[in-house]
Amino acid sequence: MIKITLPDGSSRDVESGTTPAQIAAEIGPGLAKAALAARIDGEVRDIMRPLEADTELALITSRDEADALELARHDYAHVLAEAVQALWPGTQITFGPATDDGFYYDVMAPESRAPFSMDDLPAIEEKMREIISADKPLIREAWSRADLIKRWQDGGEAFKAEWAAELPDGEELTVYWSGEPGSDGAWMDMCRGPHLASTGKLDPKAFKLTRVAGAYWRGDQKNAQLTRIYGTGWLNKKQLNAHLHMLEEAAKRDHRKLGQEMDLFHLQHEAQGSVFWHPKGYMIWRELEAYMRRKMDGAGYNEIKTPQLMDVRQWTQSGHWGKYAENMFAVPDMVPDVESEEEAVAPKVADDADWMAIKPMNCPAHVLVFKQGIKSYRDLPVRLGEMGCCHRNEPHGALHGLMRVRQFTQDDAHIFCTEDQVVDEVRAFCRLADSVYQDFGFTYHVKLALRPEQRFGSEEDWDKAEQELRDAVAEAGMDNDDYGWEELPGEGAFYAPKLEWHLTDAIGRTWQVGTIQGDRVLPERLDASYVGEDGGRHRPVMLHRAIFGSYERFIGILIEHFAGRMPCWLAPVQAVVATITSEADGYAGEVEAKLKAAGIRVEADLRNEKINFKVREHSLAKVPHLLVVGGREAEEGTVAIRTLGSQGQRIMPVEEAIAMLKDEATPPDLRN
RNA sequence: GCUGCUGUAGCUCAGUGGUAGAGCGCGUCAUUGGUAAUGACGAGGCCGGGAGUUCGACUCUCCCCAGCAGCACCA
Repeated sequence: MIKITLPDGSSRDVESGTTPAQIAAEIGPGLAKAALAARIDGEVRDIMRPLEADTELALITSRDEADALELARHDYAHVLAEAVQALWPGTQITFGPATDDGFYYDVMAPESRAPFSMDDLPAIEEKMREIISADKPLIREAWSRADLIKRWQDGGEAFKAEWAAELPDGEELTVYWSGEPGSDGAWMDMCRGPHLASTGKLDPKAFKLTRVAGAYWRGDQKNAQLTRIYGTGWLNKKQLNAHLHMLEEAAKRDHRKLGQEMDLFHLQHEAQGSVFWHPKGYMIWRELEAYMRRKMDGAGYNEIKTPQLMDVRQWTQSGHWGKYAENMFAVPDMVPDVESEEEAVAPKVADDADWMAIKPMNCPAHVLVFKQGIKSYRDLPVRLGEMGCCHRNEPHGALHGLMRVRQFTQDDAHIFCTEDQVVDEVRAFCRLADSVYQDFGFTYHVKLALRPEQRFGSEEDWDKAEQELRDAVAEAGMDNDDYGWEELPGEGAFYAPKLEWHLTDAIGRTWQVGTIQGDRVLPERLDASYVGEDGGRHRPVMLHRAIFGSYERFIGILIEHFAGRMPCWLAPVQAVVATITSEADGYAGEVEAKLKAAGIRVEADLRNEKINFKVREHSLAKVPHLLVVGGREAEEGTVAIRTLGSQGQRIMPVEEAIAMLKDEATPPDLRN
């Protein structure tokens, strides 16, 4: 007999070999039906897998959403692979895990047919529904490595065979059958599990195959290219629909689409990955920049401006040229030869030309500013800020609208401080970042990215650097679930651990923006020092930090977060005065002038168009306030205000409207 | 960078081996209207770039470039 302890503290004694499903049945028929899997001593396991020792057991039902989703998605992936092989025998299967919103499976089409495409998805979906409807039991079996390899080799499954041969020794190798093992139509995959009890536990209406894409065997570019079939999978149709709706919403908010519609910016291939900001888009930038200047000035930073181009020798010394040269833009330091009559397609570069490189980051330049003159411990902390324009030669395939660009401007700063000041500085930064994100209405998670495998610096330095960041977050009161506090092993930069701020936007997506990193490597490499109390030279710690990350990306996030409807203080045009008939033109001009004098970004729309048309246009342009004026308003000295997102209008005297708009147009940090 | 798809008017897109079309936008004219599209007429295109096949290529083939999706990358 073995002893099973349940979550409510009760326990029962059962025969060894009893399954969680049987225990569920003993507790009640309702639970037996609802139970999807079991948590055994904290580990999720199949509900049909026999128990062999004393354990703590908790049954997982669809109420345990995270676990249930993970199980269902993993099962969908298996059903997907089974369906593909049923439809096209000879297809090789590889891996198929759950993802954040569904699942995928990497497969290789047989030679007899072309790689899978979107056109194949409906047939695969149909077959998957059949498999689900058949309610095939999912049965776990342990196999020997030799049997497994033979099985895969016999089946022509080269990828699986390769993987089976490399699975670590000592791990039990398991397969899952879909259908009674060996029976007609039974299918199997090598898998660690766990799985649901049968395919029928899945909802045939709660998944959808979404796309196909190329992926490499084991994620390595050198390996064979497979076809990855993606699906989104949920526990029920309602969840699926909600998710599909979110995707539609995200497509509507796409900053690239809105950027064009709202005339904010454009990209063109003569300057790929670099943004052409139009007047309206740059107005958002200017407001953000002014805001951030006020914030940083108020927090004791000093703003500087450093060179775009520096001698490659400088980048060699900082270590960037050795490690990141392939992502840097370099230019020869030479006068081009213009003698030639030919058009200078490719200027000749002399063999002995010196090379300069455009900065991919601001830190080395900031160290050089810090190093000017002699710094005393009394001068520290030194906080140097820069709206630093950087260039990184990102791979073509990585570029994406404003989110991933080659030229970007960071709200960058470096804090040079003593060892004793690190925690205080990091804590102050946590508070500063918090106030900024709150001003934009974002919630966020704070994460600590710990030392990566490849890194500079001693273990003691890393221990210390990680602990400092932890302590600072604790002191700021953010090391808890409210702030999504989490530590991410192996995710840090090669020179420092980093705190990361992940914003959650209006439709639930997350974006990593802010960061602070405690760096002891660069001050060493560039020989930065200060004179301590003892009269000796000491290394400052260098904190790299940013709150927006980059203006480009942050504006992209804001556009998507607000779906283009920027809060009034950021809106490029805050109000439009629109006339109903031309007899109100004069009055509209007066109203416009008054609003301008009050500092409101206003335009007058005197076009010979119907008011319906004007309302529609300015609503689509997402102008926060529309001030409609006709004969009545002109006579009474009023305006009829229609606010974006509301249906009706309010008639009020011009002065009142100005006061209201002025208030709304005040940046959040200047209120009260 | 890799794989796949796409590239036609300012925008969104249709189209055919015989040098192109729609809607919106733009211009002109008429219309002066009360809160999400007034009507008529008109002007816009080297059909991404290069090479090839062909009597003839926007259309077929190849190469290049860019965009999109995914992968890889993201100091």
